[in-house]
Amino acid sequence: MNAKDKNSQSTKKSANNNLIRALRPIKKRTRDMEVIDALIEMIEAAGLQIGDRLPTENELAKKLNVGRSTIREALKSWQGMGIITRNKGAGTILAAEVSSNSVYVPITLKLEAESLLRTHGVRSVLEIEATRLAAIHASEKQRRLISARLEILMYDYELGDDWRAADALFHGAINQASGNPLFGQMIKQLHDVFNDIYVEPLGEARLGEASIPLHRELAKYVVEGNPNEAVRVMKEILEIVQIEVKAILNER
Amino acid sequence: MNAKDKNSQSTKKSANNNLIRALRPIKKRTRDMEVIDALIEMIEAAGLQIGDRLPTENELAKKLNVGRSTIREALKSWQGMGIITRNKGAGTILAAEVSSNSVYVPITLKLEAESLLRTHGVRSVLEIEATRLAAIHASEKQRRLISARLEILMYDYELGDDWRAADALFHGAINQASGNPLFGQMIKQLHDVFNDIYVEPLGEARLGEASIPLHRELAKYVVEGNPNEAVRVMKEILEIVQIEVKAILNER
DNA sequence: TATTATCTCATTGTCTGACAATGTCAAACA
DNA sequence: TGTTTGACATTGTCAGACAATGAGATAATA
Repeated sequence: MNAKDKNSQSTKKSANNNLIRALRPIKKRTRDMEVIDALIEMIEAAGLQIGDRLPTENELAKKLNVGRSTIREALKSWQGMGIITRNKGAGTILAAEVSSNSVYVPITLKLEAESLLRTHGVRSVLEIEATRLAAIHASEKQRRLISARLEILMYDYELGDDWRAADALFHGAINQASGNPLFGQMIKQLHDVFNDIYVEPLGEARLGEASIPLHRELAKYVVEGNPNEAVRVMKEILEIVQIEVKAILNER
Repeated sequence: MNAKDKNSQSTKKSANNNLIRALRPIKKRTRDMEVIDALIEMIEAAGLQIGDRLPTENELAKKLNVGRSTIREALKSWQGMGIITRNKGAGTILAAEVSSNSVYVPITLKLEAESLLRTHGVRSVLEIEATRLAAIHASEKQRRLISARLEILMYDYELGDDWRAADALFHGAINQASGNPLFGQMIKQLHDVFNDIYVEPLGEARLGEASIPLHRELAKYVVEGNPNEAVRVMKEILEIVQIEVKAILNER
């Protein structure tokens, strides 16, 4: 539909189209957008960090000279985007970094078995690339962090403890070492969604347990800067998880 | 911090930990979550499509027996996630598909020059993989769609018209043919963000114009099911864009 | 008749004030 | 010292009012 419109339009009046193209959409400014802007300014000025508490609704309303409901609606939209969490009786706390030039990308997924494989498919691609980049770009400090996190992971694993938190931290270190924070962000979100979908029908589980021993090898190649081998091992790890997921889906 | 907590906890009382692990987080149910659920149910039952209008706030409030402000806050969080758009005087319209088992993943990006390269980096990985999958899995119908979209794109391009909409549709067809809708979704979002960041300081522009002729080759390989060559061409296309972006960033 | 200006009305946006529900923290207590 | 209790602060919900705006109907005009 869009393409057709564009076509007929441009073939008819190409000169006019050039004028049109120069126009930029006018931003609609409602009251609570200004509230949001003021909040961002305040958060930046006060240097609030993730986990810090925001002023109460009444304080904000009084200070900004708007009704509390307006404040509430502005905060609600932030809540919808996952930027803040609010607790009755407690307060509102910052849950994500904000800055005057942040953009929020909402993605919707269906919560169903198929999505497990799909999120895993996308996550795999990102994680493989992040691993490759990490093996190339990791700084000395980052290499040490990866090694340290590996030891914690193996420690938990060999003791039979719950190694998932350590696993997340280990991979987080690798993704961070990729030099592009977007990889880490998106992978984390996909990972969370993956777990949400998984936990819902099946309860918690330790997916990919069989792949943990491979992590030692993965860390080794990343740290010594061998991207090809690192990617090979990472692919193996991801494949193990994929096979387990498929097996579980087939059981049902 | 998390890891340490887990560690000390589990080394101390591993048996207890097993009990803990069996617990599932209790869902907090606030009023407006129930409103959301009711809305989803209503939308599914009524078969509302994207672009359709929702009932008015007053109707919803009366029907669900809650205050209008509660409805408004629930809708506001949906608005924050991009599921609906609202217009004073007009009404509320559905802007994205909803279903009872959707999950919404918000990702935040910083709107700055560096982000251009970062979003492009992530998008490249996804787009390359989507191309590879499309070359392998595309159905006959999807191949025809890709060919058709290519013709529209080349038509616009050779006439000197604005080919960007056609370009988006062409790549959309490829991403859809990958068989994993998540690729298309994420690529589209990243693409939008990329444009937002780009347009903000520089006004509109046709990035990657030099890569358009390559698209004919890309379509050919995808349609004839040659993943390796398709990926090679796709990489070339993406590299052209990347070089242009870098050149623009250096100018400033 | 066709086009433009105006008006009305429905709908969302904002404000105020009130009460409910709940987490936090300090004081009282064992 | 550790536990329980209760006051208080904070978010959640409700109701009612008016403002601002967009859309469609109606009237005026060429």
